[in-house]
Amino acid sequence: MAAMHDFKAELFKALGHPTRLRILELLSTGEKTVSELQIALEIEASSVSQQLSIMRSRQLLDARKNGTKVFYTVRDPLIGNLLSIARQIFENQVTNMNSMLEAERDLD
Amino acid sequence: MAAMHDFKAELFKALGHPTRLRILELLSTGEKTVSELQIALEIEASSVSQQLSIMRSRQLLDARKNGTKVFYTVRDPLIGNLLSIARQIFENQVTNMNSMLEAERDLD
DNA sequence: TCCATATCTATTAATATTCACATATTCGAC
DNA sequence: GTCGAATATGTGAATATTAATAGATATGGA
Repeated sequence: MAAMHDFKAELFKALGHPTRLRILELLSTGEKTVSELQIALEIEASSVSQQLSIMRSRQLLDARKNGTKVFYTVRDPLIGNLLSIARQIFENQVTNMNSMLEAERDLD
Repeated sequence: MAAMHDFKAELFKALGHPTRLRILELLSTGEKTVSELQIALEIEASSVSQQLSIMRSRQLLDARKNGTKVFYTVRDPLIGNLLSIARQIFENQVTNMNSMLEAERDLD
């Protein structure tokens, strides 16, 4: 089904940016306002908003407005699983590279 | 750690394209040659090669050459987990939308 | 009402990605 | 060696994304 591939592609594209990953990580411990994120990320508030709006449009985040502040949360906890599996894939690659280096050292 | 976010971003970017997702799906049942993929995908052989080379450079795929053919495999089975979690996220969104529609219907 | 704060949106230049097409390369058969 | 098949790489135009800036909107308090 093409729709499924397109959905997944959009989802992964939304995750394909370091700042957005940092935001998701910060939100993994609970909801945060834009300014809290902005201080933690040390980038312009409008840049934070831009990235948030990308993830909102892809349905990754929920926004709750209270007064002048907007609190963001990760909509689906499975997003956290994606991030932790990505970390595991990274660790596997490091492990593989280490084994290759050792195997090479044994040849000397 | 910035390196981790960058790695993950590159990984997710590599997954952020419908054709590449279709390739990974085809490879999930075992290794395939470029021409097998090309026939299944119904796109130019050189386009298949382009997408394969992107995933190879991100370490997602392994290539094994035999004669004039090249057999590709998914390097880390965890990639399959990423895809199936993405599917679950899709299903959750559909479920949510259905509940919202029902809730709205009850108001009429 | 006026002001300051918080957030969002619009714009634009720089950069990256995609897609299609043309050209290379590699290998086996003859 | 030459041919054809399989795969890879190079190129360039169209499109998308990024990042920075400026401007707009909304809210609560003086």
